[in-house]
Amino acid sequence: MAQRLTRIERRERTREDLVEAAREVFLRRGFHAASLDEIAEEAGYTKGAVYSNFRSKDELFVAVLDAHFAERVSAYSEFVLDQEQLEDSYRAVARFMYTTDEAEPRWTPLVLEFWPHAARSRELRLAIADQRRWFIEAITAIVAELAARHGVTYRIPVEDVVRGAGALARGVALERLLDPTSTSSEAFEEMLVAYMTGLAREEGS
Amino acid sequence: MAQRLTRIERRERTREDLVEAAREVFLRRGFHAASLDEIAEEAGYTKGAVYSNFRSKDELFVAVLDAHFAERVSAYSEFVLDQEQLEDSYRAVARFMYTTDEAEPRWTPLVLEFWPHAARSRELRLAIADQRRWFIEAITAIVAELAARHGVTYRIPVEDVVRGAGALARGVALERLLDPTSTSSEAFEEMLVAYMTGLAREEGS
DNA sequence: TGTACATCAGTGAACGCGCGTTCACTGATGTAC
DNA sequence: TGTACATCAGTGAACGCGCGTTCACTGATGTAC
Repeated sequence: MAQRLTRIERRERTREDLVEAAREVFLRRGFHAASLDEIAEEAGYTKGAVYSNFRSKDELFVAVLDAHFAERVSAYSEFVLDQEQLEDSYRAVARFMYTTDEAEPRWTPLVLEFWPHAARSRELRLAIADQRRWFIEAITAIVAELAARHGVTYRIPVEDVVRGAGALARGVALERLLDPTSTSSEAFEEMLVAYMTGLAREEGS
Repeated sequence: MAQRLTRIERRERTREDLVEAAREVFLRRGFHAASLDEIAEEAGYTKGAVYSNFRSKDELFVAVLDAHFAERVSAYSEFVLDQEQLEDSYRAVARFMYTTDEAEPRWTPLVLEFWPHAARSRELRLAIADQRRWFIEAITAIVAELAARHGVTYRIPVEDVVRGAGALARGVALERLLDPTSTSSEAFEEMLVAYMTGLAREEGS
C-alpha cells in the first residue's frame, strides 16, 4: 500500500533507492564492471531513472561516497572520545577499522579503483578532493580533541597524523584483499598503536 | 642498420619493447583506459604483436609488474644495509619511497586500479598473490637482516612489519595523488620512523 | 655454398559486444480558476 | 470540490562507439639435404 507521495518525496525516495542499490552493485562488481542496468534493476527502476537523478555514472558514485563518509564521521565521533586511556582510543579505532573492513572487504578497493579514474578528469578530481578534505577535517577535529584531552601533541600536523593512519588502514586492507590471512587484527592494532604513539612528542620537550 | 637477429632474439626484443611501452601507456592512461592499440603503436608494432607474445591485456600487465618488482628489490638491497644507524636505514627507505613516488606518482594508483580487477578472476588473483608474496619475502629478508645486525626484534612478525610499511607508503601516495600538497617528505619520514621504531621490542624484554 | 620447403613472428582488417548515454513518450502529480 | 491544462519523474528502446580478441595472411628466418 505505497501511500501517495508528493513529487519531491518520490524523487528523494528514488534517489535514495538508487544510491543504496548503487552501493551494493558497485561493491559486488567494482566501479568499472558495474552496469547502470544492474543498479537500476536492483533498485527497482530503469536506467532512465538514474539519468533523471544523476548526470552520469561518475556522479552516482560520488553520491555513494558522500553517504559513506557521512556515516563514518558520525561513527567515529561516537566512540573515539569515550575511552579512558589514550591508547584505548587508538585500539578502539584500530578494531573499528579492521572490523568494518572485514564486514565489507571490497569497500577499500572500490574507492581506490575510482581514484585513478577520477584523477583523469579535472572536474571529478576536484569534487573528490573536496569531499576527501571535508572528511579528513572532520576526523582531524576528533583526533585533535582527543589529543588535547590527554595533553598530547604530535611531531607532525594532526591532519598528517590522520592521513597516515588512514593510509595505513587502507594499505593493510588491500594486502588482505589479495591474501586475507596476511595481517591479523592484533597485528594491525599493534601497527596503529606503534604509529600513533611513535608520533607523539616526548612529554615536556 | 638493424642487424639481423635470430627468431628468438627478435621475439625477446619485441617482448621487451612491448612491456616497456605498456608500462608507459598504462601509467599515462591507467589500466582500463589504456588501449592495446596505443601500446602497440608506442612500441612500434601492431596489436597482433601483443597477442603473439601475451595471452591477454591482463597478462601483459602482469609482465609490467614483474619487471617493476624485480627492479625495486634490487634497489632496496643496494642501499638499505649500507647505513650506519638503524634509523638512518628507515629514513633512507622513507626518502626512496617518497622520491620514487614523486618521480612516478601514477604508479601506485595504477597498481591499485588493477587489484580489484584481478580480485574478480581466480587465475589472475592467484598470479598476483604469488608475485606479491615473492616481493614481500624478498623485502622481508632484507629487513630481517637489517634488524639482526642492529640486534632489534619487532613486536609483530617481520613480514607484517614490511606489509605495514608498504601499506603506509601506498596510502600516503594515494593521498598525494588527490592532493599533491598534502603529506611532505619530512612528514612521511617521521611517519615511517615512528611506525618502525614503535614496533621495535623494548631492549632486553 | 646453394636450393626447396617449413616455420612462425608480426600484420592488418574485421568482428562482436557490452554498456554509457540520449530521447520521444507516458501517466501520475501539481496548479489555476 | 471539480475541471482543464501544465509539468515532470521515470520508461523503454535505440544509438554509437571504443576496444579486446580473433584470424587468414606474409615475408623473413630456420632446416634438411
